Amino acid sequence: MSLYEEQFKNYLKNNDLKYTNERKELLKAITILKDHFHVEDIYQQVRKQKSDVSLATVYRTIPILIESGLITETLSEGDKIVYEKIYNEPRHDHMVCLNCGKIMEFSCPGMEKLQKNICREHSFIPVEHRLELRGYCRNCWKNIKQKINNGKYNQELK
Amino acid sequence: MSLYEEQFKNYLKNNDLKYTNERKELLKAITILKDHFHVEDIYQQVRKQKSDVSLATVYRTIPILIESGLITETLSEGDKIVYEKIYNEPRHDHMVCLNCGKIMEFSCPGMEKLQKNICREHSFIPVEHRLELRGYCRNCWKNIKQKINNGKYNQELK
DNA sequence: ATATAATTGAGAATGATTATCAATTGCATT
DNA sequence: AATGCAATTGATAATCATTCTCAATTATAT
Repeated sequence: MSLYEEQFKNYLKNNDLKYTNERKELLKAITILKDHFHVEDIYQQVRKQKSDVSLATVYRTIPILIESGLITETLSEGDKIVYEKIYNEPRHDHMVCLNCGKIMEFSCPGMEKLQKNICREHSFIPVEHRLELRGYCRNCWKNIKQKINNGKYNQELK
Repeated sequence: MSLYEEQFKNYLKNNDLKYTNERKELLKAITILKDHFHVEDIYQQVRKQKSDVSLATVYRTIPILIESGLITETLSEGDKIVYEKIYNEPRHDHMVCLNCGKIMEFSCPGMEKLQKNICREHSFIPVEHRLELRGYCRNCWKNIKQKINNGKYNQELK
């Protein structure tokens, strides 16, 4: 039994929750899914596993996966919420390209120290953080610059 | 005419949009609203101004206010989106109490430098950022600690 | 094996946001 | 000031992710 599964089962037991087949399938699904995923991705993944967990159960299980420390809610791109695995993952933050939507991860140890200091100054007990840099990735920015040079963005840029 | 209004009108003119009464009322509303507000708060504020701007128009106007640089989408607490004014406001970030929901602002110049460096390293052109620290404020943490001492949180804490 | 409380699936309900469309209005042009 | 046209609006219907309901099922302690 993986540590992942171990942690999930412990959490369930400590909270009088049952380790059902559906929850087993959902756990498997998120171990298979990579990087960033949506609710719908989880649902599609369990269907690939030939198990028919209902969408309602997917929604019901997400808070459990979060509270057991396996996944976290990461970015909110417009309407849909993005989740990602956090169990044993090194801490990192995100850059989101406003043009192509690509999500890039980065880590910055210096930032952590600053955040801890700030929390201490405000007597705030941190549990989690979200840092999101929004802008343009290398490729998209290159394209945009070209368009500007061709005079296409003149109106917007005044 | 305030700079705020000036900027809004310029944006409208540059984009072939009209400066209607409804937009005037909405602009007034956000200048009156403080700190962080929801769509519903804007709607309530225009009603206080005795003008009947429809909810549909409030929703329609928000993207314009964002693109003209007057407000920004700040935090996503669960479902509802939180907006705040950014025009001429100094840069700051947020701490959110997971217990009482209180939002506190803080600023940290050191963090900005780090973020700029990271963007440069990744050839990423930043447009905006969001940093959210989630945890417990002084008061709530004090209460939680008391409960723990009284043995109430034992089950959750194992 | 039994009892019991938790869980599930199917579909209805919710609630924030968006789309529709006929009527209205700002504004550039005469 | 009057005209014409495209943008805007309000009312309401539509959408769509998420949550709720409830009868039937299932995991787990005893």
